[in-house]
Amino acid sequence: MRLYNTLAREKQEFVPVHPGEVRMYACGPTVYNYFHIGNARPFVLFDVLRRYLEYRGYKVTFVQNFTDIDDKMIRRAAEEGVTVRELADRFIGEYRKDAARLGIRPATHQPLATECMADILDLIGTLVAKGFAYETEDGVYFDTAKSEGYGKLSRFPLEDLEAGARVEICATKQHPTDFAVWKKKKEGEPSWPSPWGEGRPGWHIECSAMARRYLGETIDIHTGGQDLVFPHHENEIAQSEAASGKPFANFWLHNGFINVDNEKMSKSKGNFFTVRDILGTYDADVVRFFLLSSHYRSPVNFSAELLEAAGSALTRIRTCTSNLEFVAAAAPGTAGSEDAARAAEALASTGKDLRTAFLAGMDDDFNTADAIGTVFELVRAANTAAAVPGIPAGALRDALALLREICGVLGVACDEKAHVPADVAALVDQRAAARAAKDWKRSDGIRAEIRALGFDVKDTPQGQQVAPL
RNA sequence: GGCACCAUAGCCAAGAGGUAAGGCAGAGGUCUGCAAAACCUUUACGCCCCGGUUCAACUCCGGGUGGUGCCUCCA
Repeated sequence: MRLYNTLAREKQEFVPVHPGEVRMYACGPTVYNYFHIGNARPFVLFDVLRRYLEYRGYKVTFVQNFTDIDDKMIRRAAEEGVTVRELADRFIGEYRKDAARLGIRPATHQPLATECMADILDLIGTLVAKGFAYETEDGVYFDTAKSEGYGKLSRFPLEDLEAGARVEICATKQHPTDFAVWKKKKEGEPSWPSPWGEGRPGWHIECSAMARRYLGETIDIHTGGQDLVFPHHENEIAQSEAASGKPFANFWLHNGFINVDNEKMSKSKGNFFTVRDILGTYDADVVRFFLLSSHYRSPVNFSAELLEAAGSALTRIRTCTSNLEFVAAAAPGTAGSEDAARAAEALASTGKDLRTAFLAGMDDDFNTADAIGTVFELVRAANTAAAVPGIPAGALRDALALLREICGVLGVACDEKAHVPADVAALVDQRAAARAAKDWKRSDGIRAEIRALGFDVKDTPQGQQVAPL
């Protein structure tokens, strides 16, 4: 498998540190609000990467943190008149609800910053002891000048960062790019005891500490949005490598943004849509499918039209699975004709090719867009085969199994478990009788009744097929 | 100013030095009592523009143009 590594700015063959095992870390949400569709992209994307690695036989340990203490948390809690803890608990819960609906599997470990204080303090202690961090009146700062290769991920030269007028002037820092690993307590802020006095951790240090705690000093894959490359990931590298003297992460993967009218969606711009709101209108699987239908590093626009299109596309897949299921149920065990035998063979052969194509697509920087293309090719092949009279059930079931297998890796539900209520079933039976009597008027009338109950009925060579509207 | 990325049909979107996947929408057709679904055909002699390398480039190189992002909290 090849993955685009931001550190190298090219695709590289992925080789884990420990054979057969992958340790990956993803920066999780700061839990001060519902997350928006832009935040959802990496959650969904890297969930698929994890599923694919598992599908390929790796044992994956995946860590995603919750940032439950920082400036935004403090500010929002004050606005809402709740404690930071209460705010965090609430939105961790909300995160879990939305994530579950999007089919995002919980990470192996989901640590909270405030529950890893010992690890954080230990790491800061190491940095101070090794001379990589210094204490000032308002905190403990990482000394970027002492960090060899600082800027290697973002490729920002240190001098340019200094020259840029954007770096906040802070009298207590020795160097403009230095950053806080510990912030001393200000009035009214939550705090924890430390050798440098009461205070709270800086943002970057928590990820370094958690990754080290759960995954060790060198991890295989670290993921996040492109906007985290600098300064967040750059700083994580600096801290972790200063402390351990070893490479922090071998692969850095960064997803592109979701845009609205070609502009980055962000909380500060206010042009965002929360997942919670979107799920009020659209099926969660449609949202997930939409996110997977372009390559993870590309920017993608968000609009209702695009979600509609994704919905139609997903429906095509679902219609296929339910048709296969339906036709297979009535299909013979062995081919009913020469043509049927040939069709079965062709489908099996196409399926084999498409599985190979799926793997090739995913192996190439986990190209989900390409992989989805193979899904539709399989859909067409299966639909074609299903229309051949006498096609053996086994051939259809094999295609269905492959479809489910691929959709399973993508985490997209291709089966809609439609439960047909008794009243609808009774109407379907009545309609069958009307049709047998060629009473079309009555047949159409019953179909309208069934529609009114939220179900659609199709007439097929195998009889009536019922599905939710 | 520094550093990156992107530019493919009406829309979305893969892709590769050897002649453009797939989806949505549209058109025509087959099937059907009707409908739905499905299937078939059809929609880029061309992949922003100009040069160059090559037997061959949309795919590589150079230069433009346009757009986006990061450099500040941010997926």
